[in-house]
Amino acid sequence: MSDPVPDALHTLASDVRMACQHVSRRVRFDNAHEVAPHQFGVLVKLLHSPRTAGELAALEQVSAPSMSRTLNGLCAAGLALRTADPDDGRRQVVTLTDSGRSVVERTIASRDDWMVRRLKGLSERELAVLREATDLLERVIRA
Amino acid sequence: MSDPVPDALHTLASDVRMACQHVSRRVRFDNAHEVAPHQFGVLVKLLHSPRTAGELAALEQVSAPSMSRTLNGLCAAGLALRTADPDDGRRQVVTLTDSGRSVVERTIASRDDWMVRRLKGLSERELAVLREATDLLERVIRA
DNA sequence: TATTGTTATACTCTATAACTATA
DNA sequence: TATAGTTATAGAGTATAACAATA
Repeated sequence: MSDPVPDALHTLASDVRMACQHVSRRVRFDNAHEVAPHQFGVLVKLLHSPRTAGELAALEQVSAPSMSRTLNGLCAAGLALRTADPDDGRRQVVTLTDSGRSVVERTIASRDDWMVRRLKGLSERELAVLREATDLLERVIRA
Repeated sequence: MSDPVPDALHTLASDVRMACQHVSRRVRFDNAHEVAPHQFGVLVKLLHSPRTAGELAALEQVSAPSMSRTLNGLCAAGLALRTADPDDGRRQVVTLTDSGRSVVERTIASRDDWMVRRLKGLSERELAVLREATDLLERVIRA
């Protein structure tokens, strides 16, 4: 039999989870929607390095045909670019255009500004609490 | 001209936002998917009180026809029930079946358990930090 | 006439299966 | 023969427009 979970821990877990989900939803709903969510996910993956279509499908956990169509849309919109892989003719390397990079950066900036506005009135001590809590959360979800 | 945002505040805002989004995504991806997200959203809205189709469409921010189809699915699956409104023949009141309530409760329990497991190793002081940070977040996103 | 909800139709994202091109 | 990616087709979500029933 497993240890009983103290009520306080269970309540905290539930509250932490819900607070994160509330923040997450507000961030997504209140900010720039220049592209659809599945498209934005791909653009973010391309931010730091080009990827093949297959890598993107795996990263986004969608099928190859689905990624193929998403890339059609992004390329048609001028946000991404497909180029032949010189080493392997079967592969296509996908890169971000300046316009695509701009969409990602604008969206991230919009989301961060949203949060900055919400943290502005807090005291130094409260900000320190959030700083530590943020680090704790990132640590425990990696475990 | 607006005040410049101190670097530390901007960094914290970005980190808080991302931590919440990471937690939120893990909660959604790692746990029970008995019904699709848009269906779960409706079931949750019905948890505490019945709603009309129009209310649900407004709450979920989808069109009336879209909600109509979602309700078709939930009713066909035995998770929700459409009943005539005695006061207004145009309206249909949607309620949760026992099975629908069970789906919601199981999913919530699964998500909370996931978070409990992640908080278990933390010290009393760390838990207190999370407690305060959670309350702070809920407060600022309501502002 | 206004409101609630469904049906008609179309578009997009999802998938699996079949196909092409390359290794 | 195996792999990378696209095309073919189907299923389910979204929407707007048109319709039925009721207020």
